Amino acid sequence: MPLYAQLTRAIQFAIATGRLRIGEQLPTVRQLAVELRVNANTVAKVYAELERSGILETRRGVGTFVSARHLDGNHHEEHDKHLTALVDRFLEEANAMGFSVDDLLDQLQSRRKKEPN
Amino acid sequence: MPLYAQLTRAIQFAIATGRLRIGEQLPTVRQLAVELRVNANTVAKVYAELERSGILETRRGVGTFVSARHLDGNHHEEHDKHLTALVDRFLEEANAMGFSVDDLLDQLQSRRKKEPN
DNA sequence: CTACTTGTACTACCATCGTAGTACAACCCA
DNA sequence: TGGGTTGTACTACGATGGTAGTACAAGTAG
Repeated sequence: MPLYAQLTRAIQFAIATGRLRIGEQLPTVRQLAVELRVNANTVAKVYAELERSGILETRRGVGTFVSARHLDGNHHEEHDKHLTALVDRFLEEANAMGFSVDDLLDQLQSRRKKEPN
Repeated sequence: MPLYAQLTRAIQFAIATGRLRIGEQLPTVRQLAVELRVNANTVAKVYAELERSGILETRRGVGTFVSARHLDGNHHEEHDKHLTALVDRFLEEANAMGFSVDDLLDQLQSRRKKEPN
């Protein structure tokens, strides 16, 4: 998996689990770039994309911060859209493999016991 | 989505839904290549991969056929492995987006009513 | 054996994508 | 205003992946 995708995920996950809180500042693009031994642009792209998604806010000369917007009603809607989109893809693939929705449900329910999220 | 992936899916789907039955012959690589305006190699790759998966059988000078092996116990196991792998990926992505297993279950259950597969 | 069919190996081209390098623009602060 | 932050635009390189072209191998059928 490409670096930028890993990083994107990590940040999203950190926010989703509360390890990064609203208003909190993220590392500078250069800081993080050095730390991860990656080009600054790679980090910048991630920050920019997450800003387009409304998850981050960035101010030049200052830094990048976790936005508050993803608590709005708007964002709940978008979030749900992402979920339905994800499920759509998932169903399509499973369908192509000949699995029914029930098969998937069974699988997921057996996971529910093991991985409490 | 790349051509080869589309084709792979289409064939898998056709078999899963019974539109292609066991023992039935598929079009020649060249036939299908012409029909789809695609290089013969592309079709060949798909056939070869599906053979490695055990769902096709190919005999030189004769053609390619739907294998009977995917009714074996072995294949049920492999099939299930694919399913768990798919669910794994799915859960990982959803998790990164901050969705719980229950969220996914809710989504899927609401789909179950709409798309009877 | 020969002609014809089938699938296959090998190669090369082209597009796309991910990343790095460098230079630039906006902004803060003393 | 000037030096030091911050993020950003542009470019280019390397790798990968997908497809096509051509030539080959294995098998069938007359």
